[in-house]
This record gives sequence, C-alpha cells and structure tokens, in this order.
Amino acid sequence: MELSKRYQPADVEARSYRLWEEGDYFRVPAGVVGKAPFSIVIPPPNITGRLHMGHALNNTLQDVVIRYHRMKGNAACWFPGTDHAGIATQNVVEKMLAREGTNRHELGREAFVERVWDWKAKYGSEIIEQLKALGCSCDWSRLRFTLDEGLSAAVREVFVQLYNEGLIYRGEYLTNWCPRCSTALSDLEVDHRDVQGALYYIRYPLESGGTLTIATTRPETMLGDTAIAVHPDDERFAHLIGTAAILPLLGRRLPIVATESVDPAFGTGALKVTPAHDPVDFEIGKTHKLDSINILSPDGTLNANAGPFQGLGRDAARKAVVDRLEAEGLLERVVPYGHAVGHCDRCDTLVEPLLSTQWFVRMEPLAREALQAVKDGRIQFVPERWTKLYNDWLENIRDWCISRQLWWGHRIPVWYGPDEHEFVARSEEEAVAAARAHYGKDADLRQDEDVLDTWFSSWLWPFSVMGWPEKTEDLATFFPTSFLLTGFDILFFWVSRMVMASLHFMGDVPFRTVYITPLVVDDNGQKMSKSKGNSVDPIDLIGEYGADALRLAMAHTTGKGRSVRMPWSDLAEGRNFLNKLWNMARFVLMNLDDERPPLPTRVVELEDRYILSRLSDTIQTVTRHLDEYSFHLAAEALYDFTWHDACDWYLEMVKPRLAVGDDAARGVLCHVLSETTKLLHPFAPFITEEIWQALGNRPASVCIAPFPVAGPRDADAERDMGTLQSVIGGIRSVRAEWNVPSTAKLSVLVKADPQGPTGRLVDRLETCTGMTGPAEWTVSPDVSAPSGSARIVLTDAEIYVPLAGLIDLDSEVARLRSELSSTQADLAEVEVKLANAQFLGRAPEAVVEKERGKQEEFQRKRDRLQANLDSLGA
RNA sequence: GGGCGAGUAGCUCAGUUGGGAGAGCAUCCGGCUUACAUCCGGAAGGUCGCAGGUUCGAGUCCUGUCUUGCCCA
Repeated sequence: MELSKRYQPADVEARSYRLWEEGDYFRVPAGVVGKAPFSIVIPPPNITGRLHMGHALNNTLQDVVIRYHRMKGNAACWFPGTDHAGIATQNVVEKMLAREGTNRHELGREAFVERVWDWKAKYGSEIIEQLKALGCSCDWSRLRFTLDEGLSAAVREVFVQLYNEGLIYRGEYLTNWCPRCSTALSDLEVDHRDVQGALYYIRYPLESGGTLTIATTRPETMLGDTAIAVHPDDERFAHLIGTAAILPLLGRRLPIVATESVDPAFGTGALKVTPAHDPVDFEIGKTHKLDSINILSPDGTLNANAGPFQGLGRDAARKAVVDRLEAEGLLERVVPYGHAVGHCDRCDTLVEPLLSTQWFVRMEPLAREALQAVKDGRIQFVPERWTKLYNDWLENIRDWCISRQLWWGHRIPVWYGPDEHEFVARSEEEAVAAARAHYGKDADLRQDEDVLDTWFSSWLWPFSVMGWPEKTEDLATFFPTSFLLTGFDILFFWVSRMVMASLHFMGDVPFRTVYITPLVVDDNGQKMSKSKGNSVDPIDLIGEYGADALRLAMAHTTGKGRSVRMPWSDLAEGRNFLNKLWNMARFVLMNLDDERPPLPTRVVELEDRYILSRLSDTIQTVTRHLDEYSFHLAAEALYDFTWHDACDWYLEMVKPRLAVGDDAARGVLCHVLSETTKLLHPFAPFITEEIWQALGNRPASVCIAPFPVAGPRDADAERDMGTLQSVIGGIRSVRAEWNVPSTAKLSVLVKADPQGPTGRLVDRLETCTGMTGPAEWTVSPDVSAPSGSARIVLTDAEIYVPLAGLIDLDSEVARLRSELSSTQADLAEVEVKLANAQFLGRAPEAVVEKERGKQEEFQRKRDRLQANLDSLGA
C-alpha cells in the first residue's frame, strides 16, 4: 500500500471504521468463556444533543479504556445508548410546532407524543453517528434508548417496588416550578444565581393601630401572605406577638406569630409569611397551621387569589403592586439588593416555589447504603477527592421530586379510581385487576397524567441496559460494570443515584471505579455554552485536525484540575505528531519493501539494543498509566518515545545500515513500528489501523491485536547511548554556535581512553555523519587542543574541534567560564550536603551514595573546564 | 456563609509515595540533510503566588494569607 506524504485523516477514518464494523470486532457475546469481562456503560447522551467538547472528552477516554482492555484480551463491552431527555426534547418539538403555528395542546397528547417519536427517528441518532466519527468502539448491537420497552418495564418495576416499600409517596408540597416549561423540577434542576434585585420596605397596618414595616425582595407575593413572623427573642416586636396586621391592598387579616427561623438581622426583623410561595414560609405555615394561598397559575401569571392583579405576569404584577403601595403611602423605601435566585437549568426561566401535588422518592434509606458502598471501598472515585462531595451530598439528601407535568417520558404507573384511590401497577391490566379486587367490581380508572423525571430512568441505566428486570445473560456476565466515566456536573443527578438504585435493586454496586473528568472551558476559563456562543463543535475539529488528533488532545489535556482549557495547541501538536508517526511508517515501509524481516534472535548493535530497551520502558510506563487512568502521562510517554527515541535518534542512527540492507536493522525497525502502532491504538485508532493494514500484520485488525508486553531493559545500552547523545549534541552545538556549515568536514579530537566509556563509542559515531555532519575522529588519551579550538567538556572526556579562523577566542572563554560557574554551583550544593553530619546520618544510604557520585562527577568536570580555560590563557 | 480546584519559563500546562526544576507553543539563530517544513538542529528563558512551620533536605507535607475559578447553601 502506498502512503501519501502527509497524513490525510478523512479517508483513513472512514476506511478504518468500515473495517471494524465489517469485522464486527466490538460485539461481545454474553457468557463468554475464558475471557475476563470488562464493561462500561456510556453516559447516554440526549437525543436532542449534538456532540460537544464534554462528549468528546468523555467518550475519547472511555474508548481509550475499552480499546485497551479489548487488546489486553478482556471481553470488553461498551454499552451505548441515548437518553430521551424529557424537558429538552419536549422543548425542541414544541418549538418546531410553534413554527408550524400550532402547539401541543391543539395536537393533543397522543398526537404530540407521536410527533416526538417522529422527531427522534429523524434526528435522535445524529449523536450516535458523531460518536462513530470520534472512533468510539461501542457494541452497537446493544444500543439502547431510555424509552425502549425493556427499559420502560424496568422503570415501572422500580416504581411499583419502591411504592410498595413506602419509598415513593405522593403529596402536596412546595416544589420548584418552571412557568415556561410548565412543570415541577427537582432541586438539582434549579440553578441558583446571584442577581441584582431590590429590597422593598412595606408598611403593614396593625389592627392595634400604627404600622409594621417588613422588607421583602418579592413584593408581589404579599398577595399570598397569611401571617407575619418575628423572632421570639426580638424585644422590638414582643408586644405584637398574638396580635394581627392587615394585609395592604387585599385587607386580609394576618396573625403575628413567633418563630426561631426568622433572622432578626434581615430587613426590619419582621417577616411576611407566604406559605404557598417560599420554602421557609412553608415550614412556618405547617407549624403554625396557617392557610396557604396560591396566587400563581401554572404559566406564572397571577390567579384569582390575587384579586385585582389577576392575569398579570410576574414582572408586571410586581410593578403594579409596588405602584399601588406607593400610591397608598405604604412603600417606605426601596434599596438595591443582590441575592441568589433559582433558574430553570433547561430554559433559564426564573423558577417559582409553588405548592402542588407531586410524587417523591424518600431518599434517606437509599442514600445510607450508597454512602456505605463508597466508605467500604466497593466504589472508588478517581480523582479520589470527589468522594467528599459525594458523601456531603448524600449526607444532606432531600427527597426527590420525580413527577413532571410533561407528555414526553415514562407515564407514571399509577391509576386512580373514582374515589381517587391509588392503584400502582406495572401495567394497565394489573391496575384494572387491582381495582376490581379493591372495589369488588370493575371501576373507571384514570392514569396519572404526569411523567417521570428523566433521571428516574437513567438511574437504572447500568442494569436496565442489560435487560433487567429479566434475568439475562448480559447481567450475569457484565454486571457490575467495571468502570464509569463522566463529568462532575452529573455526580448528583446521575452517579450517586445509580449507586442507590443498583444497591437497592441489584444488591451490588453499579461500577467499581468512577472516573470524574474535568470540564472543558474556553480560552478565558469560561464554561462553554451555546447561549454564550463560546462553544466549540468537535466535529469541526475532526474536520480540521482529524479524529485521532482530537482524541490525543483530549487525552493529553486531562489530569489537571476541575477544568481544562480548550486545548488548541494540543490539537495542533496531536496533528503534527500523527503526521510524524505516519512518516515513520512510510519510512519503515519504504525500507522493508514487501519483506517483513523478523526481530533478530540476538540483538548486538548499540542503537538496536537501545531502542528495544526504550520500547520496553515505554510499554511499562504506558501500561502503568493506563491502569491508573493517567491518560495524559500515557500519551506523553508515547509522544516522547515515538518522536524522540524512535524518530529523532533511532531512525537517524540506523539509516547507514538500512542503506546497505542490514536485516537486523530492518527487523528491529519493523518490530518497533508494529509495537508502537499497537501501543498507540487506544489513543489514535484510525491511523494505527491504517498502518497496521499497510504492514499486513496479523490479526486482521489492530483493535484485537494483543497489547504489547514489556521485554527486559538494557541499562548498558541506554547509558552508552546517553554518552553518544552527549557527544553528538556537543558537535551540533559547536556547529550551530560557530556557524559551521553542515557540509563542512570537521576534525574532531577526542581526549579520552579509547577503551573508556566515551572513547570506545567513537567508531559508532563515524557512521553517524547524518547526525553530526562530516567529521574525522581521533581518539587518544593525550591529544591536546590546537589553538582556536572549540571545546566540549564531558565528565570523562574532552572534545576539541579546531576551527582556526572561525572561532572567537573571547566567546569561547566566556562560554567555558559560564559552564564552569554553573558546575561550581552544582558542586557547592552537593558539598554543603555532604558536609552536613545530619544529612549523612539521616538520609538513606542510597541518597548519600548518589550525592557522592555527583560530587565526583562535578569535580572532574570542573577540573577539565578549569584546565581548558588555563590552556586558553584565561 | 460552607466546600473543592488552580496559581511553576512570555502562553498553556506536566512534575506518581519529599532527594540534581520539565514539555509543547511562542521567541531568537541555522538548515528544504531523498520519511516528515504538520519537519530537523541549536539557543535563550523560572527566588515553583506570598509568609511561616515540619524535615538532614520542600514545587511536593502542615498552617496562615492573597489572587482566581467552580459547586453547594
């Protein structure tokens, strides 16, 4: 196969993915024998979504892990799927209807849901295609959707069981209400943000005469006031407790009660109590048995309880109330005031605390088990610090409002009889039967209109995708899953709830390791979002840099804090690296022709021994980092090895041997390329597959090739190569520093024992003219520097390069002096340590030995530098 | 108000049980040396936010403090 001069990703990506699909390499049969299972469930992306940087990061890392384990010989199965995303999807389709000039109410429930399914059929798998573009090796035969029949059965089963256990209940409570989405929300779906508002000081007339001033940020809610509260210890108001005030504008009588929950320091110290519209007031209302007067309609406008203000929107109502108060002389003052206000995390509308009847999950018993599972190590977080956040949340858990006033989602499996008796059942038939048993005859049943929170299906994901509540082979093989990877933004929404559900229904944890990724932010450290317009489309990046480059950038950029900046330079670096790898492959293939010489049984040449030793080290390093999920370190080790060890040093050094068709060199080269290709495959699957095919290697795809296993290191070879690199580096420095043309032949005098570490390597150097430029080498313990020589001082050797006429003596002296002074500084530091009796007494022997070695080394170098300076008369 | 990150070269960041400060990009100099200019070679650049402490030894551990970001209330 002919490879193009540059790596061109587009064709390669299509070709490689097709090859994998045709080979069906990602499908894992359940009940596999002889292979340890390794499973991951994908955090199911929303069907409305398009791939964003968070997905790119998460799915790249999951794919790295799953490909790595597949190559290690595990039965590695990645379960893919999508989420029906109740509110988000309903919003999208409602917008579409609005453009058509209609709405869901005109359509009716059944037709509307039908439309959403149509929409899903058309657009809902776009993100799946995008995951493939990224290279994800999911087992697509196991693709699931949270509204599939099987997963819906799981939802109903869970609802029924929890209800029967008393862990699901229905009741009238204050919940978060989004007027735009027209549904209740859970606490987690409310985003608290600081806004600049105002504190309104309002005079409430007292029955006993005079007025009481009360400060509020929400004057319009006064229409729902049913009491006034003060702190029992607040002497300013002690005489008023038990009396009453008159609500301005409406004339309602408001008893004045005492309660500890009032903060005497806030406002005037007196609090208006609106039980139907404030969580604190709701509690006060319960203890003091106050009326709750709901003044809001579901759409956020004021209802009949607001009297003359009925029909106004919230903002208009606030203005109208304030104007009227002012007109009546009851508005004392208005001061600017910043405070946190809840917003709907889906549509950003101000959320209203609203009294309504909803379904809830009692969380405390479930949370207790979930805490224990992490405490006793059955689940581990990476990085470990996330454990604390998880614990804190579970320890302060509140009940979960699970009903939503939507049409798109799992309908709540509850039917009501004529007398509102609840029948909770897995199916309508079951409910009918239960009703017949209850009433002694058939009864008209009405199913609950609401649907369940989307997370009520996704918290079952790790076992519902495997077929639960059926007893399936998948469950037996792959549950619990091995690994979960997701962002911290859904730690509470999803991760902790999955733990609860799994422990409760499966009796086991859903996964053993949870890797929490950082958040990708923009160049200014801002969170990316569509509304801010600062988001980056990974598909564009794939087009520009290639999918493998994107993946490398993602892998290389993790391992930081809680956020990572958009890794622009990593993308370019990844692209350049892949081009390097590509050209390495071209070079190797060019030298192999159609042959595939084997690795020699006995490797003798220094550079061969060196590169094989470095390869072993790299395999070891990459394996260790992958096992620890240190993706960035694994990627870095691969960059270093491929680019520097293999290309910069080995390839260059071996060129003369390749020119004469040295079979050992060709065998090593072929081996190194194959191993590198395998090592890189989890990170850069597309290009490595193409190279694998070009090599004609077995097995038929690199994705199922065994992951490399480290061979022995060769410390002698690495050390000798290090010496050689210093000499080559020295010569290159001299050429660069004195502007010696790369074609000019140098005479190089090496003052060293020909049998010593440096001296005996010189014959290797003679074949390295490609790296040093042409040179004639002389090695002897007693050469001396001709005048006008550049000097390279190594620990055990000195190298003189006569450059008569080219060299400026003063500069050479200055260079040697600067080197001398830094060597003297190094030496001084070591000698201070070695003169310290406590260091000698307390530091480990190995450390002391090392310092002694350094001392000797620095001394020798210092002496050589000094001697050279002396000979230059400096 | 509580909690969690981050502060290391001009920029973005590595630095794995405490033991000779690193990479990439950018900058400067020199090279199209038949794998690669998405390249090669060379150079310059840092009291590791600040102040204390522990230790023979601190970028690394502890305390405090400043700046900055996020989460929860």
